[in-house]
Amino acid sequence: MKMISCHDCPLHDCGPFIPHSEEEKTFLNGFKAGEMSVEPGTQILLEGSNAPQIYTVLEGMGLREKTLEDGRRQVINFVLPGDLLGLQAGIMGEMQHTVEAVTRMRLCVFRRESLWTLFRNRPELAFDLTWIAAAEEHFLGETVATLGQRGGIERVAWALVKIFLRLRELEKGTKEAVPMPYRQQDLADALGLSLVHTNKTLSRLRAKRLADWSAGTLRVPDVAALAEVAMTDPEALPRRPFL
Amino acid sequence: MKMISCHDCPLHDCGPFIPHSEEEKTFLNGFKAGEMSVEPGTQILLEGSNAPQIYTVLEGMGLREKTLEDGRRQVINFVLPGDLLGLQAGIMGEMQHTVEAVTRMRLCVFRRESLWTLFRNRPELAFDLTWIAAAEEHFLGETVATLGQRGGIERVAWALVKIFLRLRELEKGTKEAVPMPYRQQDLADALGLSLVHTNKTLSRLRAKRLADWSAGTLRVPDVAALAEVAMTDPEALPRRPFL
DNA sequence: CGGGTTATTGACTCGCGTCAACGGCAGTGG
DNA sequence: CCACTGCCGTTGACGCGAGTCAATAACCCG
Repeated sequence: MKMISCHDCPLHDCGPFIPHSEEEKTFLNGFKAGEMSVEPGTQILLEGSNAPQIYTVLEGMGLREKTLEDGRRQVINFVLPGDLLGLQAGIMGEMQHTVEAVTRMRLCVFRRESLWTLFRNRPELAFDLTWIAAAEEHFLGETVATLGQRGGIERVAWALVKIFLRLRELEKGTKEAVPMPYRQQDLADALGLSLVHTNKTLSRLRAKRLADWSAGTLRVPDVAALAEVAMTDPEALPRRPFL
Repeated sequence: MKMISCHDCPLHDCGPFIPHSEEEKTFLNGFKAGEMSVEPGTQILLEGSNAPQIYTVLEGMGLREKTLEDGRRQVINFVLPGDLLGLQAGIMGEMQHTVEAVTRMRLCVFRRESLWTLFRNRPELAFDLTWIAAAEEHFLGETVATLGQRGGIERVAWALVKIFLRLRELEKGTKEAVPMPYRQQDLADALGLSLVHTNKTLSRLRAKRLADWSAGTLRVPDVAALAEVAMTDPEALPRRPFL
């Protein structure tokens, strides 16, 4: 497994991401400390730890999660290619959640101290970094509203819309089926619902032909219809910076 | 009401905030576009709007909130002195939530374009800005875990611990009573509980002598005991940058 | 073939939402 | 000075959505 250059980064020609200039690519390449591949189930970052690296996901999927003292688990977000991991530790000094691989993943590794160089020499990239943090904040705000205000079907529909749109744009397509290798338990823990109830709710959506998630594939024939159940607008995701 | 200089900013000698250097103060002062006072009930920033300003809270309290299509309201966070408002719009171009004043508030106003100057000329301040965004992300992550995993009493206890600690440090004291001018409905909407249930839960905590919130005052005789009910550590808030 | 993980389904329970009524308190106007 | 009104907190009765328990498939892997 040889390390690819940032000039050939697979994320560049990939759907939603704003490409870097040649100059930026060169800078980032000097920034890159290496690459890492992990097996399913690996903990990439640990809650409470002070990781010396930050990562960008090149391939594969994972989860951000927090665990309460008594073992209950909350899934904070689904991790997909293009996501930045470890920014909190990089900025604040300590991770506040764990990141775990669900499929095999390939990660781009940066050293944490390089952040300072970035802030000092590349204001546009520093701005992008803040953009990413603000976007995450936005998403978590929506999540809070969902867990606080929406009922069971609405929650499941909301989550499926969100992740379907993210997955679809990564596939550069407008297909109605995308790979979705998570377990129902993961979705349940993301939505604050029990596994059983999540399962039954998924059945209901399937019966209504609004969404069919089975055998690792998520099929949504009509996003708008599903979004309506979720009481949300299926807002197109803005193009976004990365790395 | 004359405008005070950043050199005399009331937040500087105030508990949790990391003071700026003289140089930074001078820079920030050139940054400052003015001051604003608002009455209770005023909407300072509107969801979906593209506000040309960002603000730092000097005095008073407010709420961040999101409203679903059918009118349900989710309180995202309680806004206290030192909080930065409008960063999302400043970075991403559009507010994702509304900010409303609950008491009379005094705000420090910055122009949004100045952000670029800041990123270009003041990397430490840019870093602070990202720090603030990351901290907000951290808090929202905890909130998600609370709404997703904790039951009624736990939620209320958690929220009271959080806000009590924030309020107390602003009072520079270790007193057991702090002002808390919100309504029970606000707390209910923050926790995704009904008003009635929130009220009854508050009664239970009062009966157990763990927390007494009445007449606009929150009294917590033993933070650790309350935190235990909340299933959380009463982590001391880190000192933090502002502006 | 056996053991482990995940999905599915039914029966029962309970936390929390909803409805509704009442009391305290402040503001307002006659 | 006192009705009148509106907002907020408080309390009880009742019902539903979602959690819990439990049993059965379906599937994968060694």
